[in-house]
Amino acid sequence: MQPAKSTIFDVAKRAGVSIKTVSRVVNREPNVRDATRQRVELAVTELDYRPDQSARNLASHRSHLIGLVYEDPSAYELPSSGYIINMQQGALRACRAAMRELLIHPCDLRRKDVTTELRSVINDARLSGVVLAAPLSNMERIVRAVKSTNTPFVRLSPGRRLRNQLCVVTNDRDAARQMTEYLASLGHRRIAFISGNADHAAVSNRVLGYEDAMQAAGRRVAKPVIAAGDNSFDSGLACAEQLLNRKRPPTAIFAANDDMAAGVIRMASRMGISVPQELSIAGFDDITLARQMDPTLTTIRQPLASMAEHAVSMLTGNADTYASVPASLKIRESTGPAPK
Amino acid sequence: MQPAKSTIFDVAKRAGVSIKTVSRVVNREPNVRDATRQRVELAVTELDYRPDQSARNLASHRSHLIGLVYEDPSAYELPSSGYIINMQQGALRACRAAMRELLIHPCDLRRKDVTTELRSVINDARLSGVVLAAPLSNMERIVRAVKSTNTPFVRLSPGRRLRNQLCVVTNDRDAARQMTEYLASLGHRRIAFISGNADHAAVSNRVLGYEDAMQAAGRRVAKPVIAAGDNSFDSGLACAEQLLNRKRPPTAIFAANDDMAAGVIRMASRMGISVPQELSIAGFDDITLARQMDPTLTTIRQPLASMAEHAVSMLTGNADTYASVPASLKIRESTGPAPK
DNA sequence: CGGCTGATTGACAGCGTTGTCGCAAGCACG
DNA sequence: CGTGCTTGCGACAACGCTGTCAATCAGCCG
Repeated sequence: MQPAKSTIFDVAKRAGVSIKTVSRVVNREPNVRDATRQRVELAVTELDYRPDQSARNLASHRSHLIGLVYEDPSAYELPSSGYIINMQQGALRACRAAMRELLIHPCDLRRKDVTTELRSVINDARLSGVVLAAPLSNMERIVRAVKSTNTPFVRLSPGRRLRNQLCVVTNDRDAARQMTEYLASLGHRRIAFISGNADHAAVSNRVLGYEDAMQAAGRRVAKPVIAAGDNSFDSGLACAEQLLNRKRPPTAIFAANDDMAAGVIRMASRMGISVPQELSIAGFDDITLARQMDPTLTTIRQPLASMAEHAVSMLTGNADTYASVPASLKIRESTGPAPK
Repeated sequence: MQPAKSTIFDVAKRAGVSIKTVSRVVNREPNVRDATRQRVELAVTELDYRPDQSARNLASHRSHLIGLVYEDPSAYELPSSGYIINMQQGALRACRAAMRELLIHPCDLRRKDVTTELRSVINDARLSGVVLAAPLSNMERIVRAVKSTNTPFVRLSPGRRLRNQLCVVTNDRDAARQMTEYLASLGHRRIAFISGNADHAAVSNRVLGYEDAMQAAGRRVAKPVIAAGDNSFDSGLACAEQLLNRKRPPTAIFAANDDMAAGVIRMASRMGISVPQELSIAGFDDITLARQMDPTLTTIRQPLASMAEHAVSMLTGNADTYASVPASLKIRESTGPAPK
C-alpha cells in the first residue's frame, strides 16, 4: 500500500502557509519570499507532493497534455509509418523534458466531420498545445478548426514561413537542389523526378528544388522529367515502370520520398536493371528502412524527430516561435557514376 | 465565436430535473423513468451538451484516456516501428469506438526509475486503463508497477494465459509450428531457426513451435539448429552469415521476426545466394516492410492491430476478459521448394 | 512619525462534475 | 390498513486545485 496521496492542504499545513502560497511556489509564480519558498519546497519533497492534474485542469482550463495530430495512415494504407514514428519520437522527447504527456490523434480526412471531431478532442482533453503535422498543417479547414479552439498550435512544414504563427520548417527546396546537383555531378544527364501528393507542401518544395538545379545546370543536363506519384511505395513502382520503359530512360531517378524510392528500387530489380551501375536512385526522408534496403538508399535526412521536438518545445515555452531545421544529404549505395 | 459551452446545470434547468438526474442519464445509470430520461436526452441534444472531462476526472477519479505503454524503440535504435504503428492503429480504432483518447508512453528500460515514472504517468493522467505491450507485458517489475496503481490494464502477448488477469494472446507456438511444417513440406530437411530476445515471451513460444514441428517430423528432417538473434535487423545479418558459412548450410531459415528475416535476405544477397532458389527464408509478424522486400517475405501475419484493439475494448468494457487472436501463414516469394 | 507604495500572503469562491444520502411515492404482503 | 422494500429523484458535499481580491507588512519619503 502506498502512503495516502498528499494534497496541497497537507503541504500548506506542514509549511505553515496557505494553500495559495503552496500553489504559487509549485507554479513558480513571483512574489514569494525566498525563505517561504524554501519552507514550502521542503514540505513538498517531504510529503512527496505532486499536484493533481485533473484538479488543475478543472481550475485552470488547461491540461498537461500535448496533442500530436497527423493524417491517419490506416485510412489509405499509407506505408508512411517511418514518418509518424519519427515525429512521435521527437515529440515524446520534448514532452518528457517538459513533464508533459503525449496524446496522439490521427485524422481520417475522408470523414466529413474531421474538423468537428478535432475540435472536440482538443476541447475535451483541454490540450495545452497541438502539433499539426504535414500535410494537415497546410490544409485550410484543418488549420481553421484548430485555431478556433484557441489552443496554441505549431505547424510542421507548412510549406512557407508564416507570420505570427508558430511553425517549424526545413529547407526542402534547398536539399532537393543539392541532391539533384549531386546526381548531376556524378555525370548524370537524364535525371527524372517522381513527385508526390501535392497537398504536401514540403513535397512541392522538393519539386522546386529539383527544378532549380536542373535549370541552373542548363545545357549540361537534359530537360526535367517529372512523374506524378502519391507518396506511396506502389506509386513508386508505377512511376518507375513508366520512366524506365521510355525510349531514352533516365540514368538517375530522384523520388520525393523514400517510400517511392523503395518502389523504384524494387521495380529496377524486377526489370533486371542493376543499381547503381545502370541506374542511380535517390530518396528523401531517411526513414529507417532506407538503411535496410538493398542497395541502401542515398537520401536526404529530414530531421523529423528534431522538428517535432522543436514544435513541442515551442508549446511548452522552451523555444523560439520559429525554427528551421536543416536537412542533409546522406550518400549510400543506391547512387553512383552515370553509365557510359 | 462559438455559443457558450453549456453545463450540466443548463441541461437540468431545461429538462426540469436536478443535475444529478442529468448525470444519471448521461452516464446510463439505472433508476431513471423512461419519460424523464427522454426529456433529459432532448435537452442534451438541444443544448449540444458535452460533459466536461476535467470535471469528471476530478470527481470520479478516472479520465477518458487510455495509455499505451511499450518499450522505447529509440532507446536501442530498434527498427521495430512496424510493430508499434500496428499496435497504435488497433488501439486507436477501439478508442474511437469508445470515445476515448490514446496517450502513448514508451518506456526506456535502461532508466532506473522506469517504474516510478510509469506510476506517475498513470496516476497523474488518471488513465482509465493501460495496455501493456510485449515484452513489457512479461516483465515482473513493470507489471507490478502498473498493478500498484490499481488501474485496469491488459497485457499483450504475456507469454502464457493468465488467471484472473486481462490479456490478449496469439497462437505463436502453433503458428511457428505451421510455418516449420510448411517448409518441411517443401522438401527442406535442414531448416534453421533464428530466435530472438528471450525477454519476449512470444518469441520463445515461436522457438517452441519450431521445435515441436522438427520433433514431429522426426527422422525425415535434420536436427533443429537455432541461432540466437536479438530481434534486430543486424542480428539477422549476423546469424545468417554464421549459418550460411557452415559446412552444410541450411536450405531454409526461419527467423523469429521479420526484421531479422530481412537481415537474412540481405545477407543472402550479399553472399550471392539466390532466394528462394537456393535458400528459403521465412519471417514472423508481417510488418509492412514484408510486402516491400525483394523477394517479398513469406511470414506469419501476427494480428497486432486486432490484438491491441481487443485490449482497449476490454478496458472500455466492450469485450471479454480474455482473447486469443489467431495468427496465419502468409506465403509470398521468399520460400520455395528445397534445392535438389 | 504618518502616509504611501509595492511586495507578500491568505480567505474564499469558483471550476463542472460524481458520490452519498435522504426523502417520497409505489408496491407487495399479511 | 400498517410494514417494509424498491424505485425515482434531489440536495448537497466532495474532488483538489487556481483566480480574485483584500489584508498585512516592510520600506521609504517628507
